[in-house]
Amino acid sequence: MATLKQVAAHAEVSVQTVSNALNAPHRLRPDTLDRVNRSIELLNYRPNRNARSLRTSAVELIGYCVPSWPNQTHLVMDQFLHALCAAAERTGRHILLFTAEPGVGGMPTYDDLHARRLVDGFVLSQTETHDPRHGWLKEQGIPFVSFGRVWKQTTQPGPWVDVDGAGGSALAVRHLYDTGRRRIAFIGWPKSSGLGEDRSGGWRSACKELGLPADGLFIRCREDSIEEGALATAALLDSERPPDGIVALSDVLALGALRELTRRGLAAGRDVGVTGFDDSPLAEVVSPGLTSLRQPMDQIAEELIAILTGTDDTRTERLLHPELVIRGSTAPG
Amino acid sequence: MATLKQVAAHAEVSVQTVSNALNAPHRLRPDTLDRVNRSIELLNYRPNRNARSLRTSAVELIGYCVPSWPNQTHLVMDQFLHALCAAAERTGRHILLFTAEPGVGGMPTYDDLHARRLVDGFVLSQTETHDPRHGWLKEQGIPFVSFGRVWKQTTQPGPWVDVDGAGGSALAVRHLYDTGRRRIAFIGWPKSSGLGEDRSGGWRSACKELGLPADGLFIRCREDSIEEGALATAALLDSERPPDGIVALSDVLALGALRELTRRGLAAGRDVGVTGFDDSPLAEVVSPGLTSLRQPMDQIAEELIAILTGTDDTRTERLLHPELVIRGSTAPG
DNA sequence: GCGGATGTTTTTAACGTTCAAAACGTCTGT
DNA sequence: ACAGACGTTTTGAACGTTAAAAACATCCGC
Repeated sequence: MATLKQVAAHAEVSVQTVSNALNAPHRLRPDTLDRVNRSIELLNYRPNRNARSLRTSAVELIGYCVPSWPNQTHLVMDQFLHALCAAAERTGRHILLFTAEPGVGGMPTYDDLHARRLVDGFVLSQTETHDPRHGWLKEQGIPFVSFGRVWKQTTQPGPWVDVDGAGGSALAVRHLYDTGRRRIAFIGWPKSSGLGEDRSGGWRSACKELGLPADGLFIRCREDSIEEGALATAALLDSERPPDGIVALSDVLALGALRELTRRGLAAGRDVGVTGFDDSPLAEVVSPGLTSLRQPMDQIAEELIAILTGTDDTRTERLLHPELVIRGSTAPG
Repeated sequence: MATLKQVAAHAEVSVQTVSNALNAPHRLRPDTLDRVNRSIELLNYRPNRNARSLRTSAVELIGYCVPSWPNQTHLVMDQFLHALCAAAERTGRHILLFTAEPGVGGMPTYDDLHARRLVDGFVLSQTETHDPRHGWLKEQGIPFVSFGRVWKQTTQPGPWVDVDGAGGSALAVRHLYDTGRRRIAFIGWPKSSGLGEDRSGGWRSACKELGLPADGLFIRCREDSIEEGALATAALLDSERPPDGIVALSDVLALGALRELTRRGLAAGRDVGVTGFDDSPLAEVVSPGLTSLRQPMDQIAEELIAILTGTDDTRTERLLHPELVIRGSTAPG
């Protein structure tokens, strides 16, 4: 494996000149640059990242803790990871995966990775209400950026990127309204989830704005499963005044809604419009296709990396907007 | 951030002695070791990984290319990644994610990561029939291990770990047999997929062994979707002699089967037993739960890492066995 | 008391890169 | 012809670690 030294010898220049050819080519006389570049190419030289990192004390690696415990089935995690990787690579960086205990118990792991210089900083996701990680990292002076706000805190401990769940629900409600629905229900999660409150809040205010009823049209599920979604839908349909549109907080719950509709001989789209959240692979694979709110993964990843690696201390809070992907489940009745 | 030098000064020994305290403690006199360890603790010293890697030329990072879009099995990718991370960490290593063009077009990326010493080697997954990556890496002398065999080649280019798809299907068939089914169908993929042929082959030979019919009970879907699974199931049920058991090549296809059964007022389990493959999060979340073949992710990851990081050149081919997770979809009729 | 064996610690020299400063060359204006 | 300025290249040192060899200490048997 060729080193700077060998390239230098071959091009008959000093080692530093070769280094400059790569890192500050404008400093070289054009003909020298040419000669050096030819040698680099000929010897197939690639800089040794470890030596570089040792000298500059920047490893160009970003830590990401791979979510462990089975909370809401992370059906879009691979999309996120792919986008994050790609965004990191666009800045010459890479993602280093690791596992850690959830909550504050995992912090020594984060600290260790940073102290041993395996990573420059972290991208946090699966942010929870009162997530203790953010404050801890901030205190230690370890760089990080969060995908998701730490809900219910007035000031956010550190930079974040998030998707406007309220806005997303509102989009869904308006779309259902535009396709003729006038009683639009919401199937959500327990109150403890900040994300859940965000999304349900958007539904509620959109209904108000459009003059639609909300009373008796809001159901909380105990967990994120098809079964729970079906049960909630059944309850809604059995009520005195059943809905003609359903905004579900997740694709999985929406799938439950679709199933219950089918079971009753109703057609999603024609009889009741249904929307999901996250545009998981499932949304595309069911029939009729599930209208769902797609998180702009590429943009999210791009912003996360930009904030984490940027010098710019302004613009460290970014609220992005989901996109409504319309499929058969909301076809006009 | 403390360095060896500072610890050495504090403990009043040479730098090398501190290094030995960490890497070869048996060489130190117990009291010296004690003293050094106290200094290490006191100064909260953590070895700088870059310096170490530069010296030893081993980065303790393993590259894994995050699968990009349309793939059949990415519902269990997060399980796999988590297991892989954990297994790597048990050996003091970590996983570095990257993106690359599929096929041979992505090989320069692999080469580059290795040449720049960002990784020691690679774990390949999403192995395809005639996958060109294996041969290429072998030729370059870049260490790797494959999750999945390169199908239809007599000699495998390099070490691999795989799950016995044929054995898995056979397990499913036998389980359906044990719960009283006697006409067991198979819903599969196009012939081009080695993995598909492996699994369907297992179904066929198990049927033969048990004296069950196979004629007219094998359907190939064009793609891995719920819709296709439902269509295949419809075709089977409409045939002259419909099946009482269905082994689907994937959970998604099995979900299609469940849907079609429900649509016809049949109960999965009671009327027709259905099994899937991979035990994706979906299997648990549908109702009735889907009986499915779980890949032993932890063991797979463990073996992959062991082979990649081991010095042992024997035992570089491991065929593991899936486990049948029994749920409602195969409840005895 | 001395050669040799064994156990512990230090010295020296890298690993491959970049930073900072110095050196060298060439040009400009006076 | 010479100081100064600028552009290009080289020199020397450092980043934090470990391998290998050398040095030192201790103990044993004779």
